Amino acid sequence: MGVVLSASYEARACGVRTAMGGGEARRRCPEAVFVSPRFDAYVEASRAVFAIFEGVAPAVEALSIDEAFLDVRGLEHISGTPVEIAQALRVRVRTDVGLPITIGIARTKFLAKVASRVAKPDGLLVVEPGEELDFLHPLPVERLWGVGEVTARKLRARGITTVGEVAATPEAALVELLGRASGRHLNGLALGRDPRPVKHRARRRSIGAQRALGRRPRPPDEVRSILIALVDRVCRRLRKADRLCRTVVLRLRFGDYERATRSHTLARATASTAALQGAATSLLEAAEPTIRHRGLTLIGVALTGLVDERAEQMALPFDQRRELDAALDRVAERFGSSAVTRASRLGAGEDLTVPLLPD
DNA sequence: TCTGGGGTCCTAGGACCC
DNA sequence: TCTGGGGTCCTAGGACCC
Repeated sequence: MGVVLSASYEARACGVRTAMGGGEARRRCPEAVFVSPRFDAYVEASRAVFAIFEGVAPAVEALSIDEAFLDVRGLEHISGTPVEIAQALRVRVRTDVGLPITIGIARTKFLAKVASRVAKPDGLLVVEPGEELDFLHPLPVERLWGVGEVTARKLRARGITTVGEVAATPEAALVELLGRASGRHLNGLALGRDPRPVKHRARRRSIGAQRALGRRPRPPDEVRSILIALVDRVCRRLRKADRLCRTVVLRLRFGDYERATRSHTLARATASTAALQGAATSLLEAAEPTIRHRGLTLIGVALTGLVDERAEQMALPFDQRRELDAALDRVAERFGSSAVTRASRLGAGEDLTVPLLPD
């Protein structure tokens, strides 16, 4: 039957959770209705909703297929206050797309995200600047963005169970416990600090595909052809995005559900299916003894080290290519991805004096 | 009944270069 | 011959998110 991809609020009330096995879900909620996923429909609905967002806010950062940050600063005289904008968005998405949405409004991304989670389903919650810490501090540590099972366990072992207790813990102690980046990050979030800007149409940094194999042993030839098909799929997506990749990552999960990755970085970035299939199958061959020994339950491939195709065509040295790619990322952030294509054409020597304008 | 598929970011060690 | 610092890149792994 597979696993639960998503559950209605009624099913959640019975204890059904995402990624739970289908059998367990049925046991907990015998009256539940099980439906197969329709990804095309989700993508279509997502596009429609994001098109509405794009029409309202100058900066829209997609967080996933069904979540986004909108920076609505400076729109008071055009579209109204954040609350008015949010109310209008909820009405518009419901009437045009037929879906309820939940909105959290706050001064930072993190606070807005927590607010929307608290307001779910079909709600609207504002965290005013003066109320931020009162809102945040009673929440359990798991609500902090970046605190999952492992980090929550570490914090709880130190007697830190609420966001307020994280805020009361010196940054140095958090850094010692969780590492430099996580420690600083969590300390900031717990104090209501989150300087991350809303990144307009951030560009993807990796493209991947994977397939669960179940517990049944698979002959090496079958594994190999599954991998080749996966690489073919991601290569199509890579080319469709006009990008090239330099690093191929092979993802494995073994019989005991331990995971491993193997990677290889090519001398040149490419979108050639043959080249990437060659790299991926070499990685697989090198891993075959381990696979024979431990069994394989999942195989996947990820392409990383993505660069803009046109930047690569200019045959710049690697460090300059990266510099250019970073510059194009900044262009994408400000003007959207179509501006990137134009910018890289200009950068390829066509005419650098043409002004770069948003669409 | 064992666990989907798509991502992001961080860390650490070793190789290599200046 | 020995010693040192600083930086980048690659590989592998880990945690986390939806």
